[in-house]
Amino acid sequence: MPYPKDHAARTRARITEAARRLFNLHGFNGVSIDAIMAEAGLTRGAFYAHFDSKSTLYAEAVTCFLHGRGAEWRATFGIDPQRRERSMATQMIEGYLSDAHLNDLQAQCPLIALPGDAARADAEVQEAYQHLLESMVWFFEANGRGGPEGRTAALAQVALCVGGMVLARTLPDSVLAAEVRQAARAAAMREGGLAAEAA
Amino acid sequence: MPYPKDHAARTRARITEAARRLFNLHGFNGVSIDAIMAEAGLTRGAFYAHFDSKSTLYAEAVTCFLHGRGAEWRATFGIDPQRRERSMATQMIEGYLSDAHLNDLQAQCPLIALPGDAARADAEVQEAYQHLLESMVWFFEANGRGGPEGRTAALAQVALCVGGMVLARTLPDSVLAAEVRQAARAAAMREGGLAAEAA
DNA sequence: TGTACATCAGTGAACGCGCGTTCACTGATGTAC
DNA sequence: TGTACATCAGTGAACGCGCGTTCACTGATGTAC
Repeated sequence: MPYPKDHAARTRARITEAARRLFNLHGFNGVSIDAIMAEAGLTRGAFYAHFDSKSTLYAEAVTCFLHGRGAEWRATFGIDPQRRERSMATQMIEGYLSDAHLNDLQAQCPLIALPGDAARADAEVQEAYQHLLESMVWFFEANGRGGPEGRTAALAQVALCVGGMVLARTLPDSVLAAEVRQAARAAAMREGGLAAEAA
Repeated sequence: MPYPKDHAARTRARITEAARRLFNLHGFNGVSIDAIMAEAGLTRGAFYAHFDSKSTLYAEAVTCFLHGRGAEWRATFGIDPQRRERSMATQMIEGYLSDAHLNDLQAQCPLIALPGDAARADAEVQEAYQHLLESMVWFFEANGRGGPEGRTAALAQVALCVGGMVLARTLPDSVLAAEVRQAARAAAMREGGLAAEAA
């Protein structure tokens, strides 16, 4: 065994993480395998030793966000169970719709970054998306009022978070974009029965 | 003047409309100029007599939806000022989040169909998007309670309509997709102070 | 401890394809006489 | 009414480029002795 046995796995993870960042920035079609491999410090030829195709990598990049980077994402955008003065649901709504999350394209949630690509991608990618969405719904359910109404509220909160950010990201008028996010935030708070506070 | 003077304008409109449909179905990168011109009943060479570039056409396709197809869109999805038993806002929410709108990819609102492409497109395209969003906000404002709260509600309603549909379009589990749309619909009704009714 | 070797991760040239764009040409049309 | 002509919309071959993918080869690594 000429290389340490986790060598391949580590390289693979490095490629996936590089791909996740670049896909977030430029979309699926906007990123070449050359660019991904360069970002990972390798050359193009090595790619197919790790992945079957570009599409496979795409699915893995979304999954990697969900399973590997959730904690880091929450930390970056201020979602912290120790902060007792605001509920977890409030923290999620504010973090998700924050300026920081809007502007940090690399670290952004893939639900915002890649909605168009995902809708036209293959089943593997769409399932990765669905798992990400489900985990977001569960977060709001677990930190909400419970019951069928709690689930409805959670789904609406996710729609508001993602919808507000998808729109804000596209609008060239940043004042309007901020207004959309603010309105989505207020509505998401109302849906969860959460008290509105100054930002 | 060898051709009728509206000949060029009509051909241009035919190309734009073909492009709008195909972009909706397959995204900006998923559609070639060959495919667009074939859809319009022409061949590739004629394209550059009408448009400077593919990107210019993209912006025009979005604008064409807003200015040329608004009435037809509303008619297709059941938004009708004559129907007095439901408010215009209710009709818009139900029409936008309906099964019919989700499944009719060609006629779908570009805010749903192309969010990822638009975010990375040039300024011209983004402005076309912004106008479309603004007209949707105005619709809800004009048919809402008025005042600053009416505007906030309108913005939230747009975020719910677009967010609900963007997510629904990507989810492979159609039961979950329907649940998301239903929750978005209920929340949008609450935001507008509208009575919930059976669908 | 040092050396030959087997393994396999990574390299980079090459292939084929599709796309956006250009351009010299064709041919359909309305007008002038 | 009929014909020659000027105009310009549309054609389709061609170009150049970038991309996904393949593959024969290189060279770095741990192991056997």
